[in-house]
Amino acid sequence: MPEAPNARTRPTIREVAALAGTSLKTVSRVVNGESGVSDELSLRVRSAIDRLGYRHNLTASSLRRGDGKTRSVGMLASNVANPLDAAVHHTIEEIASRRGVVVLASSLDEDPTRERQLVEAFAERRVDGLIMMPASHDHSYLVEERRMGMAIVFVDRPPAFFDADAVLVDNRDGTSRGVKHLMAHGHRRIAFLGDRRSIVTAAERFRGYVDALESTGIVVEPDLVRQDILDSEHATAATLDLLSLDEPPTAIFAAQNLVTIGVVRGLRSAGKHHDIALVGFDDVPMSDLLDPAITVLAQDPAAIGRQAATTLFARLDGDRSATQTYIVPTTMITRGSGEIPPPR
Amino acid sequence: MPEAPNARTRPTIREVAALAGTSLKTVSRVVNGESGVSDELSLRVRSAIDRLGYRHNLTASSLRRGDGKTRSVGMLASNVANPLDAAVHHTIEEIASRRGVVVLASSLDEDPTRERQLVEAFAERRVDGLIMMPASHDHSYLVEERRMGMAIVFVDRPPAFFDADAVLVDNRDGTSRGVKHLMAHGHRRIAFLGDRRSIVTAAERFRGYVDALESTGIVVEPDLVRQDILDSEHATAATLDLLSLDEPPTAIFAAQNLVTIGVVRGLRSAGKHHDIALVGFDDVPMSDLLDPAITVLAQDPAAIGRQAATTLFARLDGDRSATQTYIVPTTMITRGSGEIPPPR
DNA sequence: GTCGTCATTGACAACGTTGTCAACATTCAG
DNA sequence: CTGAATGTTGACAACGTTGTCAATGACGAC
Repeated sequence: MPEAPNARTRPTIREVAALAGTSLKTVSRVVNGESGVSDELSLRVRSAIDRLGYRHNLTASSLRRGDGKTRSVGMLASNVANPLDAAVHHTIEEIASRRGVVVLASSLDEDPTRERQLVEAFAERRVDGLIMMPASHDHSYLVEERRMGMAIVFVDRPPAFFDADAVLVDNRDGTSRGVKHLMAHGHRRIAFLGDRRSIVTAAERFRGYVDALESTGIVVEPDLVRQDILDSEHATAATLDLLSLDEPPTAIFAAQNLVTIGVVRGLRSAGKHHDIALVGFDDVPMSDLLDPAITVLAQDPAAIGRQAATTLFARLDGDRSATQTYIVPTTMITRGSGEIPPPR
Repeated sequence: MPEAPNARTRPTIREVAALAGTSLKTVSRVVNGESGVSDELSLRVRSAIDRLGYRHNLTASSLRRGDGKTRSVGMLASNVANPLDAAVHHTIEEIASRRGVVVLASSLDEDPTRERQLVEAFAERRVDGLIMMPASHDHSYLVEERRMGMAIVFVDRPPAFFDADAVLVDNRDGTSRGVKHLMAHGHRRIAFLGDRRSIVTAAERFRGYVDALESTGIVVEPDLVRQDILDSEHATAATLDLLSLDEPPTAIFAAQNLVTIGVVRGLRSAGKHHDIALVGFDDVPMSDLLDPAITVLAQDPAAIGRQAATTLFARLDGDRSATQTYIVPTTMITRGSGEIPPPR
């Protein structure tokens, strides 16, 4: 019987006070570890607390408290099950818990409406701060929230029409380095497969691709560019399509991890995985065990989470300096697939 | 300047009432969508809410409300960055958000002390329910929490010294099926590599291994059993050690996904990946792209999360029937590594 | 012995909301 | 036209806690 018939309501500070034979205020002082309570009373109160199984009610506490802090922060992830998001979440949650702060985590799944709804849900619960990987493209509505005291840090994607701290990744430069890596191995016909253009990071990565090509005077060939790829299967299809061109690419840049996986499947099924070079953005688990192993631009989720949490808590501690944007660099891990030379 | 000098305190129901020229109670009614407010007043209140940027304060609301519900639940994961946990979290969070409930998520990292601390932190915030993948081995302390009205559902690992709903995986039977699969392909010398024995699921999986061997009259050979493996590197070392035995195993059962990955690395580096069969517990991303692709017993995190969330909310909705244990079956995915025959 | 200082303690109001209940206005049956 | 029934509205207390401030007692200085 999950909820016993003898279900009780939780004891309050008042009952503790009655049992200890003291006043509400004294119990409150003990519970909050304030000084100025005699050892004897403090002991009596503590034993009353144990006897009753009293739990401090933070809901009531934060309502009454001057600062109005709830000791909770919200995280709006793109998808909490995405490995990058989950790793960032883990780091944030660890840093928060060291400060006695809990983390509310939710997924936006690229839905701007959900973003608004969840910000509202978090605001109604009076979270002290918000770490967000936004889905929308206009964040001006957050001005009001922040004026009401909510600290906000953007992660992975920059704020738009809104000035806030941000922890970003060098999407453009990283991609450019990746594409140049392919060019350094002799490639000229390099395809680009990317995520939805509406996602800022995807657009940035495409810019990096263009940068790299233009730096060597190569013209971007529309046939070799496939964007708005939604999933891994779609990427596989696009790869096969690229391979069937009259003049197929000799190398592929895959701008996101699901895309990379799809490309690998495509190259395999065409038996071309040892012939066509591949560099991916985002690390892919187990990719060192594939044949060839995959060269990627790896992100550093722990560093991203740490920077985001540190920045948020600094703001909560009263830091009022100008907002900053932190760029966490990607690292190229060469494993084989990116070092395959072009034919001839 | 992140917190503008014109930082305001949030408007209250009282200010809304003043602007709309009505009473607190009427505003409260409108905010809660209660009936019995004339269209005209309702409209006036709503426009005042918009004008002031009023946000309902759920902290105050749930304090005052009769039911004392906070519309929040806690999830204590083993590690939110673990793919299985993250997928379970995602499902729970989605179901919760459809009910307007937020999810507090934290990682225990196999630390029983953290479990106690986090349960307390959540209790102080008066979460309505708790979904936990426990780290400790005695949950009798939860009796008190539940008596105070907190619904509790265990996931992945069963409660001990405490009667609660649980959503578990068929660790023992799944492992047994996996090992029998290897035996069906002719193997007799099958090694077992497992996680820390102190983790209940790891112990269960070992039992399944013993079950399978005994069902065919094979004696468990201690040399072929390696437990308490902490990480992937450790698993690689254990694999190499097994291969150096006078009579090495012809097949390996890896009882956890990090272990599986370590075993693959070990087999590779010894050049034995096409000679020694391998079946793993837990699916491993990309494992279909390896050569050989890996045969695994895959869990169904979406089903697990769905069952856990459904059960929790049923309890919150008043279901007082006897506690139940749900077993979510694993599925064997044969991909190649598990079908390698023994030599000769 | 008186006074001031300091440490300890408690009475009371307040945080922002909602449950309770009474007051009032309107409608309709008889 | 009366009275009952129905529908709106608001005054007030209360949820469990903490900030404010005053009361008390102990102590030492004069």
